[in-house]
Amino acid sequence: MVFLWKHFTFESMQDFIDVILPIPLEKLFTYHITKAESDFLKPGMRVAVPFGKKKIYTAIVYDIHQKTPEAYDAKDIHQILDEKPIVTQQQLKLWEWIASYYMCTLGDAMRAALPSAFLLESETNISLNNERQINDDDLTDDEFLVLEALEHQSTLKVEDLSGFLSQKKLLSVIKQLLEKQIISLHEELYAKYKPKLLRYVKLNDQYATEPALEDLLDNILKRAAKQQKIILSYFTLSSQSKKPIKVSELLEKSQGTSAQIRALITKGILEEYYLQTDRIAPKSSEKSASKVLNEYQTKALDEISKHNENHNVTLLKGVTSSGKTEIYVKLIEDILKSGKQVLYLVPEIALTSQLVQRLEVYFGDNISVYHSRYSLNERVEVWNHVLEGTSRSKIVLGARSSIFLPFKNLGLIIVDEEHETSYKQFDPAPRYHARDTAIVLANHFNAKTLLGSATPSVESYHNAVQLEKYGMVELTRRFNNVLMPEIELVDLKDKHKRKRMKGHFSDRLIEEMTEALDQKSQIILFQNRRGFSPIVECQTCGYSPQCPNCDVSLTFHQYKEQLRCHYCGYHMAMQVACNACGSPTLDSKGFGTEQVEEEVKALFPDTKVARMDLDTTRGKYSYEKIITSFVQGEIEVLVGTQMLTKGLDFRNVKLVGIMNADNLLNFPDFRAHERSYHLLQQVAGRAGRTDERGKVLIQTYNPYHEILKQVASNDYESMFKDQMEDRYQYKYPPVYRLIKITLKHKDYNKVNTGADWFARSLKQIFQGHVLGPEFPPIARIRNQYNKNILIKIPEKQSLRKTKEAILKIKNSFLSIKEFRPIRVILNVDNY
DNA sequence: AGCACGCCGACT
DNA sequence: GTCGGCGTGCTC
Repeated sequence: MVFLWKHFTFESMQDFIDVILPIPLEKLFTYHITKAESDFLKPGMRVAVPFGKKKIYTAIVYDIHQKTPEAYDAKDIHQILDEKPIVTQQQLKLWEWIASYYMCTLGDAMRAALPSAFLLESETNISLNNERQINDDDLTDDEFLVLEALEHQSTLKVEDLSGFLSQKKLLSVIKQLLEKQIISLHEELYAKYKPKLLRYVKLNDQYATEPALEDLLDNILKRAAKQQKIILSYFTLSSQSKKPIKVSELLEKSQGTSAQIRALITKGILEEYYLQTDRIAPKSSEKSASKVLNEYQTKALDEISKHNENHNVTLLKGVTSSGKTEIYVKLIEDILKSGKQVLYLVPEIALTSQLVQRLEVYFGDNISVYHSRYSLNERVEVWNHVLEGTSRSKIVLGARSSIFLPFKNLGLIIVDEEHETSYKQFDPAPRYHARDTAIVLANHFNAKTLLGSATPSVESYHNAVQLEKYGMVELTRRFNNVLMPEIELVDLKDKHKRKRMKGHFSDRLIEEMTEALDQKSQIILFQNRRGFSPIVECQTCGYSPQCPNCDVSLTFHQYKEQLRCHYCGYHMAMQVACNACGSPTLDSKGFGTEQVEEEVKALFPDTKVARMDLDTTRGKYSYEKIITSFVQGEIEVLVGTQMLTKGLDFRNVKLVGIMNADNLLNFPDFRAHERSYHLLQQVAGRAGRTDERGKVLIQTYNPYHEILKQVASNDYESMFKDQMEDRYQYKYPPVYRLIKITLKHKDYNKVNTGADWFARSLKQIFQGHVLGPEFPPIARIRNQYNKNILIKIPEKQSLRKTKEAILKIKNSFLSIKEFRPIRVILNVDNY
């Protein structure tokens, strides 16, 4: 018996790994590994695996086991890519939570989490098949061209050949050559992360002695004054510090050229070598003591500590300029003392060098910054620092994707501007909310979460005040007791009637602007729309140019004299005459930042005006540039969109003008009012941050709107109360939960019948809690028709069971042949 | 998601 | 007659 059992195990005890692939497939895939590999591998390491006929993917090891798959033969892995896990168990746990809560695959979570430089990619290489005799006569001209290219370079990538032949011909020519077995294809795997190397030089050892050096300077380089100077500079530098000498330093010091250094290297006088360096510039390690808090801040800090005893999450509601950041700093200091890490989340747009510099004053080189504008390699560097728990990763300041970093012992997560909608990822899956995911992440570490905002989201305030799930701390005083700005509503309807308008400026706004400019104060004008004048319309026939791919009107951009689609990027030259009737009466409706800028220039000719919106901040540093010149007073009037509202600290702004509050309020979304309140309150907060009281003018056609009145009186409580009543009545979050299902296909009828089927199945289970199907306001985007179904989930209904039911329906839906090509997108908490 | 295999229209 | 469109099915 014993023998039999042993025999059995010996035959079947093979080693396997289950891996996560970075593709949206539900299951894990199983690969065969050797005993040695099994001993070496740990969950969280990367392996390169073959997938399908010719693809190679980077996969993450999820599990190592001996269960032989029965239905198929597992393939072998290609290679192991890491010495030790680059993904921690905690992270895998978080990915699983994301996959299950946001209804996506582990692969989706993996792709969002890993910096793409961690994902090796395979690429097709072409090489000549040497064993094969080639008879030139058998070849077409095109084939000959490809072969000739290969004679010069033994291997080529497909894209390298695109210069020789048209894209269309290329692939078929390659195919023919393959069939004739003249060339062969192979996949090459390459790592995208390249360590940054810096060039250094040192003096050849043979000149280390005094006489040799004298000889060098007096004789060998006698007639090369410039090179002499470089050598002398070399000595100056090496006497200043023991550090290796960079070529760039040496060039600067000696005012020499790289050709001269090259010459010294060729002569063997200098030796060059390379050292790896971090792209993330090391910061000064000097730290200042944090500021002493005022009595209100101290009180708030005490309250936060008290809440932390019995709450995992605390909401800090503090008006703009109340000094929330100083409180964060104190909290971070405490956590650092206990040896733990801190994650400081901010909306992408608020991640300015202003904030980074401010924190560096206190924490020096203990901070890493992580966001999407970082290069691939920079992100890998931050990842590795966090993974190794180096001192630089004590504090990570980052945008929403920083929740995916490999933290080891997180003690605190701060979510600043907690109400910001940009914390929610909408397009590719995982459609996660970084604030909510952060709370889950903190719980995995038994860490605390602090949500900060001047105007908390209705759901967080509800969690704090009504459900008491979160601790609640308020800061009501602005720093130095600066008064809240005075907010005035301007009735545009009335101003129009009484002819008190100049363009889009009311007489009140012009008066206040004139006064502010006289006082040498700065002005911010807020217009929530980009482009010059969004919609162009023919005054004769009413025709307006449409995007051929999407169901939207094209918008006019004066800067390039173009009509553009904001959804797919389609653009065409501005039309001179109407396309439909030919009359030259095309006119613009509505208005955007560009037009506001133009009008300011016309009204105040000697004023320096600048504009900040998506168009003017395309470049990497253009955003910073505009901010800097505004802070330094080179700009007097700044016209801008949303991005003006975020965490920027302008000292000298006395007046904020909101050109038109109505397009915010009329947005078709259950949170339009809440969002308007946040936005207007945030913009208003830009005014008067120093000693003088600021002024805010809100121009609107609807000055009796409740939200505007609440903004004007700074009445968050009453806004919250009204909103909660609406949410109860119309069954919206936070009272009900939402899951949105979007069906996408290029065929209008297919989407319609598919959506009807889907909604009908859902209604059999959820009855009246299914809304739609309904076309969104813009039904067609990039030639794809969208249709939405909304599911409202009452508080007591199990979220898990609801999701299971939805997935079941989705599966039966996709098993119907005619519905197969319809893309189904699930969006949990789609707000 | 990719990618290959397989079956019907507009071109040399 | 071929190239190429995208429907269908699979990936350890």
